[in-house]
Amino acid sequence: MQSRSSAPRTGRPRSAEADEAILAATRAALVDLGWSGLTLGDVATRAGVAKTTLYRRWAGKNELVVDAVAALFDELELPDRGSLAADIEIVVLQFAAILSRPEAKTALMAVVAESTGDAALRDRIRSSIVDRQKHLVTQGRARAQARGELPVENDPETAARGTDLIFDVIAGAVVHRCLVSSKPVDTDWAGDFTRLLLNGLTGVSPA
Amino acid sequence: MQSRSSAPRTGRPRSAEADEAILAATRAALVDLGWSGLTLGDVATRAGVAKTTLYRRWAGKNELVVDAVAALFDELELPDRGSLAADIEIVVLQFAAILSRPEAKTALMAVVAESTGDAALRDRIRSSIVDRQKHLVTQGRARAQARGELPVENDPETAARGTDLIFDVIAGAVVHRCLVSSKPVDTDWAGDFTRLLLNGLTGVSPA
Amino acid sequence: MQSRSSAPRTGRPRSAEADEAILAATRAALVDLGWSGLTLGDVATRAGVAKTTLYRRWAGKNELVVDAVAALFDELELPDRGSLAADIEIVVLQFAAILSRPEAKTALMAVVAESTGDAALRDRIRSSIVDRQKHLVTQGRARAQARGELPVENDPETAARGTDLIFDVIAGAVVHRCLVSSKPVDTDWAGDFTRLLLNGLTGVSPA
Amino acid sequence: MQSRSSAPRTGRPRSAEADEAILAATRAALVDLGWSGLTLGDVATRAGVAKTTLYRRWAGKNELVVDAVAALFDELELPDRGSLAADIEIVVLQFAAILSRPEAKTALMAVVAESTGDAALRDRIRSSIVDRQKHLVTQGRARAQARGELPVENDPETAARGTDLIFDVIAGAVVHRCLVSSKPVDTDWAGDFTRLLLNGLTGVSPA
DNA sequence: AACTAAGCGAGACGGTACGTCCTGTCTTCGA
DNA sequence: TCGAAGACAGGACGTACCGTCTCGCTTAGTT
Repeated sequence: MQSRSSAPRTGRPRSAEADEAILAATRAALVDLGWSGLTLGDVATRAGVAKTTLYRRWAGKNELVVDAVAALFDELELPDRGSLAADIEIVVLQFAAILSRPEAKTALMAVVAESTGDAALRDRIRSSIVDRQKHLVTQGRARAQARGELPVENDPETAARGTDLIFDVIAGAVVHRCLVSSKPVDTDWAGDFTRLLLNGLTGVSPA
Repeated sequence: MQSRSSAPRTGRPRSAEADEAILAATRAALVDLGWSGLTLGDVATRAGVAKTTLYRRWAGKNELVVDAVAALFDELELPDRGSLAADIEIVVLQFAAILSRPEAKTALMAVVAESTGDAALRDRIRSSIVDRQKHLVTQGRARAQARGELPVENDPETAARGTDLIFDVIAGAVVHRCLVSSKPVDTDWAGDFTRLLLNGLTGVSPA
Repeated sequence: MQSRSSAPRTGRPRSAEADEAILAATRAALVDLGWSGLTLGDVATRAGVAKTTLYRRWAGKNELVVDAVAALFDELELPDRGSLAADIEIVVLQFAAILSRPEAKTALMAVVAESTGDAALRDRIRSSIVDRQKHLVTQGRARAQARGELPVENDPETAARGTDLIFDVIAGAVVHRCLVSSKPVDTDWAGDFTRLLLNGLTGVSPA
Repeated sequence: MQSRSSAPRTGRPRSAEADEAILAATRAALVDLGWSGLTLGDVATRAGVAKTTLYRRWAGKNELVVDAVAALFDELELPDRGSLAADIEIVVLQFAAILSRPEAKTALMAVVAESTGDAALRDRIRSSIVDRQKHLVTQGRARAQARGELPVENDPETAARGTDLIFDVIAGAVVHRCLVSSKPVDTDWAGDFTRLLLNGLTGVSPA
C-alpha cells in the first residue's frame, strides 16, 4: 500500500488493526458526508486513532480514499455464462452494483477529478482500481474467441487497442448512465447496451 | 441564470457586467488552480468584485462552476458531413476538444462527484450542460434516418430509450478515455470508436 | 443638529418626522442590543427609513448616538431645596436615575471611549451633553453663596477651577459607582457622598 | 489568567510565550489603532500567532483587552509620604499617569461600556483591574489612622462603605477629569482635589 | 532487565478559506 | 430634490480543517 519492504527494523511496529480501521472509517464517512464533507480529523476520530497515525500512512485525502475505495472493486469477477452476450451483461450489472453504493459513487468521480492535475494520483488510481478491472475485458474476449464468437486478433498492439476501446466504452457508458444521467442500470438497459456492443464487435472489426 | 422574471422592481439593479466577469474569472481560476484549489475569494478578487456580490448570485462553488463551464459546451454543433459515420466522428472530436481544456477537465468530474449527494445540483448540471448536448444525438439520428442509414423508429418511447443509450455510450466513452485512461482522443481512436458504434447501430436495433 | 441655516431652498425638503423617528429607534436599539450590537442598518429599519436618509444626516454611529442620548440629559434640573446639602443630593439622585437607563449606560461610556482618539467627537459630546449639565453646578453654587453656605469667590478664573473640580467629583463619583462598582446610588450612598462633598467644600476653600 | 489547575495532562501544552506576545501585541495595537480599530486578526499577526491560538485563550476582544490592560495597573503603589495629603496626591498622580497612556485611555472606558450588558465581563474587570487598586485606599486609610489623621472606624461594615465611597470619588474624579473633561491632571489639580477630599474626610465622618 | 527507537493518543500550533455581517457609497425608480 | 430599496466594494468576524509539532506514554526488538 505504501512503504513495503524498505528497512523499518527497529522500534515499535505499526498497528495492523489501525490500517483496516482507518479504511473502514473512511468508507463510513464517505457514506455519511460525501467526498467534500469528509475530513481527515473526522476519519481519525471514527477510527479511534490519532491524526498523526493517519498522516504517517497516507499523504492526504486523495490517497486515503483511493485505497479505501479500491477494495470495493475486488469483488468484480467474470463467471463463464457460456456466451459473450451473457458475459457482457453480467459484468455491466456487477459494475453498476458497485457504483450504486454511495461511498463509491461520491468518491470515484472526485478522485478522478483531482487526478486531472496530479500525475501521481492518476497512476495510483490506475494501478489500484482501473487496471484491476481491465483483465475482465481481456478474459472475456479470450473466452469469446475460444468459442468462435469473435475473430482471433494476432497483432498484439491491435489487440491492446481493441481492449482499451471496449473498456472505455463499457466503463464509460455505465458510469455515465449512473452518475450523469442518474438513471438505473437495470436488466433492460443492460440488455440494450449489450446488444449494441455485441453488434459493434461482431460486425467489421476495428481496422 | 438564476432569478428570471420575478419582481425586483425597486433598488439598484444587479450589474450585468459583474456576472460575466465572475464567470470568466472562474474559468481562469480553474485553469490556474484546478477545482480543489479554486477559492471563491480568489474568484471575486480576479473578477474585481466583492465576495458578497458573488454569494448574492450563486449558492456556492458547485453552482458557480456549473454555470462557468456550461458556456464551453455551447460551441458544440453538428455540421452535416453527409454520412452518419462522419457525423459521429466529428462530434466525438469536438467533445474531446472541449474536455481537453483544463478548466473543463478538472471541473466537470468534480461537480458530477458533488452532485451524487445533491439532487438540486444534479438537475442544474443536467439542464445547463447535459441536455444541451443531447439534441446533437437526436439531430444526427434524424439525419441518418432521412439518408436511410438507420431504420425509422415509430414508438416515441423506444426512440427516447435509444437516444439515451447512444448518448451515454458516446459521452461516457469519450470522458472515460480522456479522464480515466488519460489517453488522447485522436482521429485513430475516433475512427475505431465510430466503427464500433456504427456497427452496433446498424445491426439489429435495440428491442 | 447638523445643517442649520444654509440655504436648502429647492427640491423636496427633508422629513422632520424622520429625524425624531431615527433618534427614537436609536435609543430603542441601544436598549435591545447595546452599543456594540447596534448597527445603522438596523436603526434605519426600525425607523422605517432608508440607510441613505440616515447617512445624509449623521456622519456615523458615534454622532448619531451622541444626539440620541443627549436628549435624555435635558430633563436634569435643580429645584431649590433650601440648602446646599439637599441640592447636591437631589442632583446626584437625578443623575443616577438617568445613568440607570440601559440606553444611557451603554452608550455614554462607549462614545467617551471613542472620543479619546477623535477631537471632533469629544467636542460634540462636550457641547451636547457635558456642558448642559455644568450649569447645574454653577447655579447650585450661586444659590449656596446667596444663602451664605459658601464663601463668595471673586476671581473668575479661580471660580471656574472650582466649578470644574466639583463637576468632575460629582459626575465622576456617580458614574464610577454606577458603572464600575455597579452598586446602587440610593439615598444612603447619596447621603454619604453629600456629606463628604459638603465637608470638603465648607472646609478650607481651594487655593 | 484562564485555565489554572484543571487537568489537561495530555497533548501539547500551550505556549507560554504566545500568551505574553499576544498581550503585548494587543497593547501595541491599542496605541496604534484605538479600541474600535483594533482587530483580533491584526493582533494575531502582530504577535506572530494564528487567530485560532488567540481564540483558544480568550473569548473575544473584550476579555483580551481587559487582560492586556490589567497589567498596566500593577505598577500602582503607595509609598509612605508621611501625611494623608501627600499620600492622596501621589496616588492621584500615579493613576492619572496610567490613564494618560493611549492604550489605557481608549480601552478602559470601552470595556466598561461593554460590561454594562455583560455580567461576566463586569466581574472580570472588577477582579482584574478594580479590586487590585482598592487596597491602596485601605492601606492609605490605615496609615492615616495610625498617624491620628483620621478617626478609627470600628464597625467593619461602615469601614467598607467608607472605603468604597473614597474609591469611587478618587477614581471617578480622575477618570472624569482625564477622559471627559480632557484636561490635565497636573499638580495644581491634584492639589485642589486633595484639599477637597481631605476636608471632606476630616470633617464629620460619614454616618 | 535495561536500553533504544519508533509508534501512539492527545491536542496546540501557524495557516487558509469559509460564509456572514456591517459599513458607507452608488444607482435606480417613484413622489 | 428627496426618499425607499437594494446592489456594490471592502473588510472583520468567528469557525473549521489542514498538515505539522510537541508532549508523555506504550510496545517491541536488541543488548
